[in-house]
Amino acid sequence: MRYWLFKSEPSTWSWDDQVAKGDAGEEWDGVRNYQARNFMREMSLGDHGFFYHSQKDREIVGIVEVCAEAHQDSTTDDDRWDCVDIKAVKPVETPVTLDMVKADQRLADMKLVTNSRLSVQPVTEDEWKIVCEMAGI
DNA sequence: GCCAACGTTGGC
DNA sequence: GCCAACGTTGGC
Repeated sequence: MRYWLFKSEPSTWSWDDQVAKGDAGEEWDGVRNYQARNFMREMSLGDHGFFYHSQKDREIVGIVEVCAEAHQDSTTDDDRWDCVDIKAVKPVETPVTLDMVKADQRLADMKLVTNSRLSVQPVTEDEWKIVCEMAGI
């Protein structure tokens, strides 16, 4: 099992939107960045990820699960772009803000901190555990 | 709303 | 293949 982080602007696609899709899940489409796409290609069914709200909120708000491995992004005919499907697993007890992540030295290497523009990123097992603890999970 | 950082595009 | 120009993202 590997761990990831999915970033979204809540005004475009929020945690609530994701939860509304239930177990059917939803394509994580629209990614037009090779690094992010490559990470999605590495994902396996059942991998878990954090759902992060960028922009105004800047906090991790929920846990998601990969429910379909990488396939053609249905929003484009360009076969360079693949995406996975994810479904909401559960919300966090306490949102973990970007400030909280930055304040914890153990999380200093998270892509969220070092490469803020990357919209799909890998999370190490250690980082996963630490953030889950902070989130009250 | 601004701007820095980054990725992509296209001319040479 | 290099690099300048441009567009986009996201933190502040």
